[in-house]
Amino acid sequence: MVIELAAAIVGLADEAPKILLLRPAEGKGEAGQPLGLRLGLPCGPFDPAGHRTLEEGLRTWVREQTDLHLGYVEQLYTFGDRFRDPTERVGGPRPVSVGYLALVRQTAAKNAGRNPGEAAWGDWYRYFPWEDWRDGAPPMLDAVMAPGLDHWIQDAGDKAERQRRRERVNLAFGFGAGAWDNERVLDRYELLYEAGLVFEAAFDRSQAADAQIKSGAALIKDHRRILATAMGRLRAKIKYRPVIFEVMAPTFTLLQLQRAVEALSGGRLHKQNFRRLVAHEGLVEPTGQVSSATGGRPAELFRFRREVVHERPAPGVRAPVKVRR
Amino acid sequence: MVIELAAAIVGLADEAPKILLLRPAEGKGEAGQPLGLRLGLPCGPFDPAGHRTLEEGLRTWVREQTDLHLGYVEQLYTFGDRFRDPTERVGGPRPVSVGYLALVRQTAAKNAGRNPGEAAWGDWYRYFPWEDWRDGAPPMLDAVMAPGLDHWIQDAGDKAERQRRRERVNLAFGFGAGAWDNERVLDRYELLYEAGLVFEAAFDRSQAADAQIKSGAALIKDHRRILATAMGRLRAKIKYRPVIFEVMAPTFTLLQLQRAVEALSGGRLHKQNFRRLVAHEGLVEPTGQVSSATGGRPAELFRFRREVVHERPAPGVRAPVKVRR
DNA sequence: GGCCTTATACTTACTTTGAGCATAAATGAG
DNA sequence: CTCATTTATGCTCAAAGTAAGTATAAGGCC
Repeated sequence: MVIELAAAIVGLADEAPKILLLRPAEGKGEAGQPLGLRLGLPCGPFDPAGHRTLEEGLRTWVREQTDLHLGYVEQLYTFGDRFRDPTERVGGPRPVSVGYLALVRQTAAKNAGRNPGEAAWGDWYRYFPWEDWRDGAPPMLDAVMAPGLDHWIQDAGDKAERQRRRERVNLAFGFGAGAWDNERVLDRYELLYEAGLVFEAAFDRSQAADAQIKSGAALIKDHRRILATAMGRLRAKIKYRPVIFEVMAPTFTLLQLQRAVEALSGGRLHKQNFRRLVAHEGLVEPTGQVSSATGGRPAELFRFRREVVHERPAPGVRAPVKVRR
Repeated sequence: MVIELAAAIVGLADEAPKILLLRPAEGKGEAGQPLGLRLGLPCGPFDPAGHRTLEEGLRTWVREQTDLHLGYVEQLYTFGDRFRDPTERVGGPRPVSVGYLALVRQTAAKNAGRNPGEAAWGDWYRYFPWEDWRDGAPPMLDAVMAPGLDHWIQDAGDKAERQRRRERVNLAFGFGAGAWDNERVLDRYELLYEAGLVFEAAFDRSQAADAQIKSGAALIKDHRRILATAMGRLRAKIKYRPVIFEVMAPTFTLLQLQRAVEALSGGRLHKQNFRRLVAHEGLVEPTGQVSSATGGRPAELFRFRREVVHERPAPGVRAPVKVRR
């Protein structure tokens, strides 16, 4: 059995979260893959003889494919369900894939790659447009998702199943009494997948272009699912581990830090409270330098205070993410 | 390549957390396995042809081996490092194992099994005696762990490595300025493993019996590592998901609930604040019945309020776990 | 200088938390 | 029967933390 290792490598260019993608060499799969199904995460098979650990295997593949030496790496989940990959054939081989989240600092602002084998950064909200609430609720939610999901609910066989679907949808999307939870990225993606509202699940490829536009760009195999897992995990982890500093430059202004958290979390933070929080938690310390590239009053430059991990059990950016409907 | 699925099945008998273990049929491995290395978690290889999903594979194996139909199941981690299993041979096959956490309600208080193939419940603190702080700091920490770890720190080649080891130990065990973090179960186990302080890592088997007594009982393969992962995850999850109710009877008194959380978390809670918390979070609702088996004033019986998952984003028992040195 | 922008300090009302006191309702010993 | 003991449960109080502002500072640009 083949175990595939795949990495969701996340970085930040200004206020846009980026994800490293590459166009696998053509010819191996079907030639004329439909629109959008050409990009994927860096990945490769685990080699028990060559790789001392799973993580080392992943690092090796990423290095070979992208020239990137990863720093922060974290295992996410192991996917083994049948037919995750829409192109899987009945009786065909079944890949099991182990997904990883990696965080990197430098994000050359190259656009998604043109040439086969070339790695390039893509905006992760291109693949999950409904997850970006920084400017209020994405209109597509009410315009596209809600009706689509509603149709799927009504489509259920019996009443109990309808009820079950409705509950799941309400929980994941916060449609009923509940609120939008920015961590439930995977729940939402899986619902959209089941409801046939994402490209990967649209078996009728004539409708695919339509779904493509409406529900974000697709990725090959189950890579969008892995990306959803990575997003959810990262959004959760920001709150109780100082992972945000893995994507920040060594020194930064507090607004830059805030924008970084907002970009990954997909919501807005209260500025004054945010700075009180990071100062009070001891997450950062002033460097003494100032940056005058702010457009207004110059801002003090801060750096991450590493000692914080020894002082408190779960240091992170606890600031509540605000999403406005 | 073989993917092994293994389940840490956790239940509760009164105030003792229990883990389901079985004695694999003899004769397959070496016959005269050393003391303590005979019990292991329910497990079996993933079969891509027969199992629709990894989780289904796991459920099937558990059902076959223990007659247990699992309810709550959660994937933990996929382990693929070389030589996790102390009996692995150079050039031999390398198993990759996917660990799961399962929670069950009924815990027949059978002791760890006598007969091959028979499943039985064992106290999980038998395998991690240093993790139970309910009656204050376990004496073995200062008596055995601290000196052993110190020796390992001094054993490092150069100064930088010594420093690194010291930091890791202080972080995981809260020896320096830091405090004991009840979630870092895996960190601690891995340090003890690296330092040769657990049976599994003791290559010289003459010292093994000694290590056995000092540092808890061992399990076959890397099952103790999987158990450590399960403990850490469960202790974390109790705080933000209502998983505790997966191990509770349908109705319970608040003290029973508190004791359950304490048993799994390994520390004590403040009684009055605990009840205020669970009531205020809307986690439970009164049934109207009372239980007079308390030994004092009869206590009201409560049940889990399922609606809570729709009301708040992360409902769980947020009560701070107190550990006293 | 006046006006734009962003940075940063401080206020205020409100909520949550940690700790403990006080009372209620059972049991069992004498 | 009374009282000591045990567990349950209600309540207070101070300290800390939080959400949402107002106010002021310090740059650039016209």
